[in-house]
Amino acid sequence: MDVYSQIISLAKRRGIFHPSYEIYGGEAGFYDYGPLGALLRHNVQNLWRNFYVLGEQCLEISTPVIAPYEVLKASGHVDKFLDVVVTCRKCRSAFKAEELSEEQLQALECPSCRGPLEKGRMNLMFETEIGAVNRREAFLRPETAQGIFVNFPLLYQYARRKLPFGVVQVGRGFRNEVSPRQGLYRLREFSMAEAEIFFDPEDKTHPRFGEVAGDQVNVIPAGGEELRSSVGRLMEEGIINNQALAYYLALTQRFLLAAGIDPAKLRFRQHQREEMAHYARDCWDAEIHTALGWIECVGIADRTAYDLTAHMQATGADMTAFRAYGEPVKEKRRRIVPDMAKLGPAFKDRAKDIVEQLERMEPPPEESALQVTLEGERVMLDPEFFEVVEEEVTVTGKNVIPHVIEPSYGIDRIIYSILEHNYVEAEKEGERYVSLRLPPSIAPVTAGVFPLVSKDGLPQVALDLDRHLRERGIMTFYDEAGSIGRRYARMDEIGTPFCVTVDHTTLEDDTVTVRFRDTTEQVRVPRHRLAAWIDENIRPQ
RNA sequence: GCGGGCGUGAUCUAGCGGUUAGGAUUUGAGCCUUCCAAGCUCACUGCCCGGGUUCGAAUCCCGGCGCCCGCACCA
Repeated sequence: MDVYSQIISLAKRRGIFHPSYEIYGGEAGFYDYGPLGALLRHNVQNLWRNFYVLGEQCLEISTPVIAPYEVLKASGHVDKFLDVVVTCRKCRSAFKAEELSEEQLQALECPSCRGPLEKGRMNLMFETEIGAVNRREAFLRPETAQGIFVNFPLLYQYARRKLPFGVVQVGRGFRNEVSPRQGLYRLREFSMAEAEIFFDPEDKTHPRFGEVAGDQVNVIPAGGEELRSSVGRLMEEGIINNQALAYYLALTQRFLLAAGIDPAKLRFRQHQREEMAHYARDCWDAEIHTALGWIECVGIADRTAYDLTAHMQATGADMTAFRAYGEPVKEKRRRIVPDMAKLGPAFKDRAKDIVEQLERMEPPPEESALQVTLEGERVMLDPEFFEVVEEEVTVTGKNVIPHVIEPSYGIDRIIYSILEHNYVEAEKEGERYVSLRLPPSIAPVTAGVFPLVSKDGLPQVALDLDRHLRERGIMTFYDEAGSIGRRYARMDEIGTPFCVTVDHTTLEDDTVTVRFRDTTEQVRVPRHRLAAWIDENIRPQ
């Protein structure tokens, strides 16, 4: 059996993940996480939070999965988040538009039977409705990002009106894929962790870039060959467009390596212009090599001001940030000042309309008549009704729509990759022996706790110890069934890094053995020190 | 969606028109057991769903659902 099948089989057998609704025949594109999988995913997401919320000081929020029509209309998803599907009316073959050549599309002729082709589009969003009586159209969100963008004004305020700042959300996204496949790779409901970092559009530098500049990464620039270099160098050579993108490339690599991804099987590929999502100007994917080939697990996109501008236009909400100049600047300004004493008597109730129009106009270079529109009629307004004044104002800064750098992580794909990269098969007395060499911090169970034999009072001591560890926040698994070797094997297969055994020596000197998953080595640790010892050994070295 | 392959206990599989669907692993109970899947006894769990052909279907045919491979795409 190939690695992929081994993992799928192991995942199902040991409660990591399996297809949803199986007793009803299954539903493609949906997967359940079992007891161990839920723990594993929790740990992976927590590790991610360690990077983004603790490390980067991003603000974590949580917004609804259901979004009203207008939100996703404004964001462009209603119109652009489509797959163009071409079907033949005669032989009923269906193609994605990208598969066909220009000529075939022009001719609208089926490549297999020459029948007439029909162009159709399919939106990838799940539709739903809000309300019982007045049903309003809505969608399940295709990304968590929009929930962050629509909250920008409040978040900007919360971040004390300073750029850059980041906001993250960990949650579910939904895409009604045409053809879900390959287990956790393409799901219709999936877990994502997204960060939206708001930068001044003219300053995409990162204050801590220096810390990562030396990190070596594998990259494939658009239209170029794969190469390995430091992110600092890639920046200097212009291969990566700005520091912010480069920084998050490096940070993403650090996160993935901490999660147990094999560095040799990780690369960053820049999107070609035509494969970019509708909202992105530049995008780098972190791709991980697995039995399924290179799979995209993280997208790091420069969304520019696209989303904030869209929501600002749709709602009129202020999505700008204030950029203070170093020194206040004195600016000369010319302004039209209406003369109300004359406008009022002359135009009566239409005077207000004229004033509003004048406010939006460019001041004329000299005293001359201005054209206004009154009830659909063009009227020339003599210079006597207004004055053009020149004034000096002090400008302390200006309002800009921030640019967004978005690292977006597909948690399920990453979890599959972690399992595959840490799956180790060995021979043990002619039998296949499986270990998952997960980093201790993400392993679903941290410590197995066993009595060496189930007599002589050892189980009671071990049970007490198990309880003690759990009270200290350590996920344990107590087991007294079968030989000690079998119990170690059970723990190795689910990636438990440490096994603690209570033996007869424990009764004499109050120490226990701790056995390491990857080396099977053992050390004796005083029982009262054990929780602290485990905490210290969980940390990545 | 298209083409090809495949659906048998939790997992891996035998069975290819004819008794009560067999094995291995796992799991549970018990015996045994002083550190790496030891042994023994017992036990639980299965032919993806629906229709058809047939005296008789896990097996042949049709449809659905699911999985895998290829074509292709946003995490």
